Amino acid sequence: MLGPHVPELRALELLVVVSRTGSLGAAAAELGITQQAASSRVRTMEALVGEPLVTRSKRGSELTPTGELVVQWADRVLDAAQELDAGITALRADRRSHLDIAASLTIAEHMLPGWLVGLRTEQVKRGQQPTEITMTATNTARVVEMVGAGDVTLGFVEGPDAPRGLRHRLVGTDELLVVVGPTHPWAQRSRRRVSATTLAATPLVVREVGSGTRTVLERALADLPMAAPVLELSSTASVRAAVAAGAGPAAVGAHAVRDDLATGRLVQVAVTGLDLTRRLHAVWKGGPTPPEGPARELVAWAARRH
Amino acid sequence: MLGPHVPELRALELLVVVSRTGSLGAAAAELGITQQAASSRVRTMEALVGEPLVTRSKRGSELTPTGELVVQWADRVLDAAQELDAGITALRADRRSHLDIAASLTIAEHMLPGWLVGLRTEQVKRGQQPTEITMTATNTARVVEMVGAGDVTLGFVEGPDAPRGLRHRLVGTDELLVVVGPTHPWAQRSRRRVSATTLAATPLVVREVGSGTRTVLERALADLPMAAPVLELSSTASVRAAVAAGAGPAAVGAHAVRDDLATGRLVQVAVTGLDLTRRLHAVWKGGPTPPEGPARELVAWAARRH
DNA sequence: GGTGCTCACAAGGTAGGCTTGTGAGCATGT
DNA sequence: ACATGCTCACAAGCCTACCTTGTGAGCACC
Repeated sequence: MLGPHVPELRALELLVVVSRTGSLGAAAAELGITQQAASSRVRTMEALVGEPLVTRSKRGSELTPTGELVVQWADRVLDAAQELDAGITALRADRRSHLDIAASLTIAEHMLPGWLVGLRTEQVKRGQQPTEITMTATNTARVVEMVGAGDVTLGFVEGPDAPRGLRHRLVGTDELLVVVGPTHPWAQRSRRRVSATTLAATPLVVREVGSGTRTVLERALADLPMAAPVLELSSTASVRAAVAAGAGPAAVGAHAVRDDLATGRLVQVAVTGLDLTRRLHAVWKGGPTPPEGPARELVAWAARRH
Repeated sequence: MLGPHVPELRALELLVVVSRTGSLGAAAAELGITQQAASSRVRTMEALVGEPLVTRSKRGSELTPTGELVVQWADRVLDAAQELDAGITALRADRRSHLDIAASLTIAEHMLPGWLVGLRTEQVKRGQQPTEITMTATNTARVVEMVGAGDVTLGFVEGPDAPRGLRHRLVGTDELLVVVGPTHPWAQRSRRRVSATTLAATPLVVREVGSGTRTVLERALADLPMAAPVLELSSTASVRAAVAAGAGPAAVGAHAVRDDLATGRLVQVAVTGLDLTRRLHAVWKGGPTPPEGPARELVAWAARRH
């Protein structure tokens, strides 16, 4: 739960823009509000944090060290918010938009927003008008159907089954990794390998019912007798923290724990007889490459990441 | 810049809690507002997104597929917001708090919030009262001074100079990597190595003046004639996108591009004759281990990540 | 000394978000 | 059959945060 001292997104954005422009007025203009509004808003932020964030002078405003600090933290929040924005924008794009895509849930959840932000950034950098993209998130079968029927120009699906009649290109992989804390018995070098049966019989740290990760895991272990979870948490961050602290093994999306694995905070355990990997493909109808224009650019952008 | 359809942090948090509890009323209670307020807030979020996010029934509310999607995206935003919260909380902690620490800017910016969240999560999980932590962010010399004088119990500084008279422990490394897009000449396997002089003479993609990354880079190249930047951007995400698109080389914090390097979206280039690595140490006065209690726990937590 | 930039203060309007009060639908248990 | 307790929705009213417009003052440059 969020504390009472965290400014809202718009306020954070304002602070970041002030940091970049070096002036309250300029930042206000950029965000389409008046200088007074910006001034007041920064003031209430300072009340929240309890320290001055900007030093005001008669020829501009500079951030205080505290302000710089907050901006750095806010940057990360806004990066994530930008992906959220891209996702929402794609969901609500007017039907006069220029590119219709459909994506499976996993891709829509974890990969697409980043790609959309990337594509948009690239287009803006080239001086182009950003493409309006309409996204439909549904299951893989339905995505293939929609692409086949021409309802959408482009689809993103989970493999490994190559959809018949459609062209495709690999754009990434999605993998659940089984991880444990460094102090867990499974983390011993000699036995970083367990069977699917053992995994299923072990009480795990899991996400709540209904989460994508949980669903994938349960589907993969569906045939085996499963132990009750040791801990059920509501965010990936909590799961990572609990596992690192030794609560038990968990299956987590690979992208979410790359850092933890690199730093040794978490240790990956191979599971024999269990495939938690899925290949992610872009699919389209017609020629050997996606239709020219934004569709092709988006696929190229996505593929570049594998 | 953020679009007009992005809900504020509190609204996102509400949606996530609704997702977890399965009820508007329960979520409202957890956040300390009335059921009616929660209902109204979710309603305005739905207006923002343009689609229903929850299906209301007389015995609970479930998320629609769209709602699930938004929750996944919101999770990431809230993860970052939680680190911001930890940082702000440490900045404004009352002086009756239990642990005083000081940290260099780099550490305060990039590492500490995560550690604080981790420590807090661990304490909550153990049923302990979370430690109130007061943080001072300043330069390395001053941190050492404050630890020596007993102003703070614990310090975090950038090496490699081992501070005299103080005990220390390695808690991580901070490194600027020079990266290029996969199509850049430097990305050729044969020549993923350039000299510091060459780097300095090459127009780079950089962060704005005053950013930490920019400062480190300029200090490291201070003795060499530097070319003007090819592009100056205000967020790490923009820099990554521009470099990936081929705009030119950039120096970026290692933690920020780990994913990109793993996926091949960016390629690392070694720079000879230039050290952009710094070792990060926890420092304290007295015994061979940090003072018992939260200080020791925090160091242990941080050290676990290297 | 004018011009243009900076920010701050003040007054007034709007609206979003909150609360309280009320009611209706559904499930369960007496 | 009916009460209880859960769910959510609607309505009225309040409050506060935020916005705008208008004004003024300090600093720099021409």
